[in-house]
Amino acid sequence: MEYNFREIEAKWQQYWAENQTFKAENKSDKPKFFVLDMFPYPSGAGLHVGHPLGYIASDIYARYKRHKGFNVMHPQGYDSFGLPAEQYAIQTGQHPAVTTAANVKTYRKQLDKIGFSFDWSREVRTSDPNYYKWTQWIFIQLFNSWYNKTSDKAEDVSTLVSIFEAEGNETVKAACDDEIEVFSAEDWKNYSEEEKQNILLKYRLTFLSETEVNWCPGLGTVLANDEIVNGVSERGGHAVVRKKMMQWSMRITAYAQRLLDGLGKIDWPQPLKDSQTYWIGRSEGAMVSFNVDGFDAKIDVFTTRPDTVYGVSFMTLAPEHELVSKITTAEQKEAVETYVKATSKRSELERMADVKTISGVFTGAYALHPFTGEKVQIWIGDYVLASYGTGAVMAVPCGDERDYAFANHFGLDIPNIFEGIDISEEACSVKEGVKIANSDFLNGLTYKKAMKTIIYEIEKRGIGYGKINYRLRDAVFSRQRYWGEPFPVYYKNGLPQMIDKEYLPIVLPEVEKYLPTEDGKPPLGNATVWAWDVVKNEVVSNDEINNETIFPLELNTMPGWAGSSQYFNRYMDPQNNEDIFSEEAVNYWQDVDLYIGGSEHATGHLLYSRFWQKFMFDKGIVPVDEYAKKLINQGMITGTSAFVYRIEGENKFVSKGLIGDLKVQPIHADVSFVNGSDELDIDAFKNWRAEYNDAEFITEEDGTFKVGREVEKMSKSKYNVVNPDQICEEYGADSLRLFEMFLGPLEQSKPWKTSGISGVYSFLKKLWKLYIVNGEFSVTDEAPTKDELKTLHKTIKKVEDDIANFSFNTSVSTFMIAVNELTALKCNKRTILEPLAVIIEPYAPHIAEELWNKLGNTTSVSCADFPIFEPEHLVESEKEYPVSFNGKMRFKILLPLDLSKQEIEDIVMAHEKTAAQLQGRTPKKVIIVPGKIINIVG
RNA sequence: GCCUCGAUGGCGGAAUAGGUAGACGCGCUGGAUUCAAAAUCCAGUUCUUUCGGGAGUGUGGGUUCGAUUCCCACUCGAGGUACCA
Repeated sequence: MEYNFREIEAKWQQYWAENQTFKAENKSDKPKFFVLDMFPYPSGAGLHVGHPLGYIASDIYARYKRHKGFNVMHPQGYDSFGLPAEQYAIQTGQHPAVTTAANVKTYRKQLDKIGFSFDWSREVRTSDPNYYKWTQWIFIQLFNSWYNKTSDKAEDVSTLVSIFEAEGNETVKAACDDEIEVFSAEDWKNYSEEEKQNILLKYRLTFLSETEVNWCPGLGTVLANDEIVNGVSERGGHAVVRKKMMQWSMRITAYAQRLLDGLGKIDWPQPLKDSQTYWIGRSEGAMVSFNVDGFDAKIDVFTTRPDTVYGVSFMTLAPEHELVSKITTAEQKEAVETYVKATSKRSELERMADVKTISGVFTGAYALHPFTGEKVQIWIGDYVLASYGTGAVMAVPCGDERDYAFANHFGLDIPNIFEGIDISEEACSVKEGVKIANSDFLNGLTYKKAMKTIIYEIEKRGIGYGKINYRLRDAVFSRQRYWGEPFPVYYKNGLPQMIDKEYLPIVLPEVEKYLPTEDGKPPLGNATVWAWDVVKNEVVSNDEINNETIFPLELNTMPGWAGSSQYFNRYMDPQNNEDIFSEEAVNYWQDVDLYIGGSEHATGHLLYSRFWQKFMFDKGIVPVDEYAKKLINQGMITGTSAFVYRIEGENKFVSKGLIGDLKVQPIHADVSFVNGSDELDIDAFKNWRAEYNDAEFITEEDGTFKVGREVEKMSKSKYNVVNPDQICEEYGADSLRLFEMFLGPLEQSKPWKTSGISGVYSFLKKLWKLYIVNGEFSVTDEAPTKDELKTLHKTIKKVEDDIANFSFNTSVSTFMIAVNELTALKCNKRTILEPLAVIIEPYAPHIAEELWNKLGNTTSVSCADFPIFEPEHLVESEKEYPVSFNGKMRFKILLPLDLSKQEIEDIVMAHEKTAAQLQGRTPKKVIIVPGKIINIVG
């Protein structure tokens, strides 16, 4: 009876599907456990062996938790809106929904072959109207909310309106647009409805605002930063300019502090937390106002070092700063305008790449130092960014490297305000251990004291206030794309109106072309049926727009991260059509217990989803404000590319070992042509491409042809992609699962080399053989021996420890050791082999089901209890002590474990090998750690 | 530049409270079985050696009876980030 994985795996995959073995109920006496994977984008290329790595790990964990008595939810779905499908549509005219559906089908087939314990009844697809209905709904919730800094949470806009009606906006502390005019309750009452709506828009958590985008006139579209290479579009190399557009934004900045604080209570990888912390970029400092000499104007600056204010010798504004044109003197006008113009032409990327060049222009105007009253020059320089802080800095050249370089370059003053510090070569930017000098009342103070004192003074004199600033920007939420969620928004007199929940979803309209319109409108501008009828409450033809009852709908769509920001909660109750999920479901499942996915989402998906969760928490929709207790980043699996070497100028290939001094050109060969010994299947290579049909091959003496190997990213173009389907076909899903784990630690990146899989494959065959006697499946009911029990319990303990530490690679080794030992012991006993099948099940579920079934069980092994570890089986009476001399192990000695230190020392010192090692010397010291080691020093 | 992670045989990796470095697997070498091959099984496989031993976890220091493990400095590699006032 052979181990026939093809038959076994097909049989159990069918069984699981038919019996819905992994369907999780929303009610259970068991404790809940929610295991989540980052759902995939279904690309046309299908899965390669790198993709399932995290899914296998989470599946092992989910299956283990089921054995431990948990009600486990392990769902899967598709992040099915996205650019590739849209680009394919532009090129071929195929509707993205059609290609996406086909890709999803391929993915599902591939995933099914690997034997995951997914609860497919909970599948979600972000591009499914029944799903994005709720993405639209959350958008509306955000629109109807404002952030009250006093209660420190999001509240309904109605509470804001009540305040406006009672006392105007002066007392309101809100996260809102800058520069909102102060109005009284009386003013509010007198405002027109339109004026009121315009004001409210400045407070809403999602709002319209003018934002700068990378506009590419050549392509008629907006580009993401990573679509721009060297200042031109990646596709086609067209010019890109900065352009302001009215777009939806999300007020994530309102949550900056809470997003930061929340990191303290979740068990996520430190590097990931660090990058979110850095991204949020909290800095403490002060806002200080500088009056402009001779103008009724002031420059506000944010500074983290208000304690160095006496070191200010000039100011620098961003070239885009609104005051620039106002304060520039006639003499400087031309120079300033030229500089401003030159800057606007440089893309942000160019400005960033060019760190070395120092440039700037004097405006001719002066600011008045708020403490000394001295006149300081006002410059503009492109090292100051309009988008951070106030777009202006107070320059303290002695304390800031960039200010120092700028001052040096333009010959500006560099006053020293640090006690006993030499600043003739470089600025001094350290805070600790430096005392302030030449600064009036700050003299002699250290950083901390000076900060306190100066902020107190600044506030007392009314020239500013202490402030915490964040690097985090509000997130632009509009995309000029077709294949994304449409907004549930129409425009009345240019003001956005939300569509009522009962009429959702607003379904993506059909268009002729997926490109932007000729007049530069987003692709939805091509739709002819895209207007909202407020009487019929449905989408109607654009021809009917009368701006009285029928209005134009929003033409932008939502970004990729919209659909992924709440999908984990929707899994709890995915078919609910009345609510995003029932209260009952969310109160049962609460949050994600384990989330596995790639670290590339650190500051995108993983930050935005935390933001939405906090918002939903504020609104009482979800019970917890952090949705994932524990998160693990899986590492990348890289490919091991194969190279053949062609002699330059000839159609002749030379085996790697014979290259010598020959001038050769390395060429990627498909890794499927190469065996485990790095030998090329020459015929397969010849047949690969016509140009190689007649190629000559110089082989090694034994007739083999060796290739070179190199680790690179797995990619089609490098011909190193390995398809999991092929592996499942050749070795089976259980081998694939074991091998992916066996490669190395989950969180590290590691290279894939298919040849290694034979190790886990023969392990499975050996495991199978344990249950076979004389070619037939059979186990005995004999009592187990001490050694057999020891192997079993050692394995139980190690595997449980490994799973707790997400160290799945070492579990596989442990299984191998167990099977090797049981084979050597010729163990064929049910009491050992039955629990063994359960322990292996999370890793190799198909073979485990088959063995369990053949042992006479009628239910799935996935429901079986995990064997209980009994430590008494591991108790030892003897220990083979390593005897070290000066820390180096020299020989071993077998001793009973109950000996005292003195007894051990006496035996060891009397040993002949000890005498040989010491060669007559007297040991200075003998260290004995009972049960561990003996070390003789001397 | 900054932040983070990493570096152990020919290769992937193990050593989970500072205590036998190289578990387990691949590959390789030799042998058994076979007409032969596949498959399977057995033995060996860090380097070096005068076969006693000696050296050895990126480099250089330190702490310790003892360091892959802790501390300091550095080199190289991977990922992220970008003039953040």
